[in-house]
Amino acid sequence: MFKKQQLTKTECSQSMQAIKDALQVLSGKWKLPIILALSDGPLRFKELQRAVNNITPKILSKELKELELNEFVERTVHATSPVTVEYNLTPYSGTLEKLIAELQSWGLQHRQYIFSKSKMRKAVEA
Amino acid sequence: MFKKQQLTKTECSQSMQAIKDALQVLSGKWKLPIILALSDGPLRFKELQRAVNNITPKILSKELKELELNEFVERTVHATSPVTVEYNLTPYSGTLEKLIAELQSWGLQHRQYIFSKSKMRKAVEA
DNA sequence: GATACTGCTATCCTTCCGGATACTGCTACC
DNA sequence: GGTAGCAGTATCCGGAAGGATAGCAGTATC
Repeated sequence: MFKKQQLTKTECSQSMQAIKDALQVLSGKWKLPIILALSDGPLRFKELQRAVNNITPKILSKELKELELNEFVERTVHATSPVTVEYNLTPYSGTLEKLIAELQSWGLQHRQYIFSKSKMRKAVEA
Repeated sequence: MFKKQQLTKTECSQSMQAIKDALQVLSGKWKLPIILALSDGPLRFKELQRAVNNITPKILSKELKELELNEFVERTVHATSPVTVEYNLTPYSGTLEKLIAELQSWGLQHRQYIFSKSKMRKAVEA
């Protein structure tokens, strides 16, 4: 495993960095829920707050800034009065789809694997 | 995005859970490095500690327990004196390979994407 | 004029992750 | 007997993530 290509130290730490980058953009309690909420269409700040289980505005604001930096969401200000702000997913956020699907399918099979193992163990103990 | 199949609330939260499961087994500062270190062959506790950038024994012990629970590593005690303990990857840990590859390639392209964006911005400003 | 809505920011507080340091019981070597 | 190695455990600590609460400027509503 992980040995198919012999990597130099530099290459190895670079690919470690890439993995950590990827994990980081999805980690935390809120990023996925926010992305999911926006996947049904654009939402305004308060709408988003309500959509995502009443996340506090401070956290939501912070998360949105990070998602903006990573170019997953776009912030557009409408000059209505009072101003309304809309958040929506960028096309680039679509590149996450394959990754998320992979995480999802692995997570699912893992849960089943661990579950069946623990059932086996209980059967043996009984 | 994420809309191809209409999901019920239950299905949706189940797949969220799967994604979170997957993220969790790889998150944290040490799990990947430990797996990588073990991918070259089994190691004993102290060897592992030295291999992974002098992780403290407490953390190493904790991480190993988690990896054991997830069936990624196997702990074997040899009845030498004093006892020696060997850790090695299970075959099951191989199922991570595809996921890790996906994370790695996405992370790499993302870094390049963000980098090229920021270069563009600087060019415009100049 | 009071209240309520908007999109936030500020302040304080708790909880958790990881780290430093020290220590255990055991054996082997000098 | 003293020192060093092994596989950990125990104790204390700092920083970051996240949460609760309050507040701001601006506008619309009653």
